[in-house]
Amino acid sequence: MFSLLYAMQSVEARLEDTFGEVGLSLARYGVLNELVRAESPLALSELAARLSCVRSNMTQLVDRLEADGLVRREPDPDDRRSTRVVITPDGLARHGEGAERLRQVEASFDATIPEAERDVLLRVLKAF
Amino acid sequence: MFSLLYAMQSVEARLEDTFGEVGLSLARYGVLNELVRAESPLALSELAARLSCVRSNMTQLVDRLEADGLVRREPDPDDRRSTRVVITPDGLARHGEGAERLRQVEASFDATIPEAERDVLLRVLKAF
DNA sequence: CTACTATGGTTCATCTATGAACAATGTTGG
DNA sequence: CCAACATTGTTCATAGATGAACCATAGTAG
Repeated sequence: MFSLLYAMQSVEARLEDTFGEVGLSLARYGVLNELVRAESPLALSELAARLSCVRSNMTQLVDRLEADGLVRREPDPDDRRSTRVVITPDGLARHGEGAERLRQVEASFDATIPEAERDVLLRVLKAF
Repeated sequence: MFSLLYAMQSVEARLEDTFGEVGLSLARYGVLNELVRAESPLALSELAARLSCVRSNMTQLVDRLEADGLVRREPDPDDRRSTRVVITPDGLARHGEGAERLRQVEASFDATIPEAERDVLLRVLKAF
């Protein structure tokens, strides 16, 4: 069990480092990525739901992304409670840089797992 | 790669919940566990090293453990820079409760992994 | 012996995350 | 219609983690 924890910590650290090279983090990239995938603005609640975190966390995360100019808040015309998060051109560019590096890390990660064992591993991990 | 991240998050959440039942957390249990394993007081630096975290983190962690009466700081007679962390009877008891629950979680965790696949899994995970 | 360097612990600023409480707004059952 | 209820985003307190800066103390090279 602790092997799993350790393995994961090492993978996570590698990802944080990688994203750090372009001024991002796992959390920040996650937000940008959801906005890119959705191809449209998303409410804070929606982002929190998609990234499996609480809303107050998203408030702060978006605060920081907004301060960096990667994202913008705009009011939802159809629901005055709601705020939609819009990715800016800068944010889009930054996401691209992050995605590029992510591909590389993922490739090198996959390379360390023998072909034959990938299925077994995937199946076991999915069991959680 | 992300399967690994997700699996780990779920395992970690389970552990946090389990320790939460006895007023502990993964981090707090880790500290108590090192003190129990060492069978002697440990310096803050030593604890930080063994738990792979920075010293400032250990300062805060021990602050909280001390506030809960699970641990005590005492000056090191041989090095006036150093502070040794001593586990209290309360801390020892709490560690026992945590260890008990950890055994259960670990057992149920192991039960979800088919015998035949354990070796493969362990070998691949150790590769990181 | 003194000056330089290394180590130990703390503090502070920051990031990520959670959960409780709250005000503003929406929705719905009588 | 409107009184309960639900949802949205925020704020606050707290936990855990990092890294820089700092002071006190130790160790060491000249």
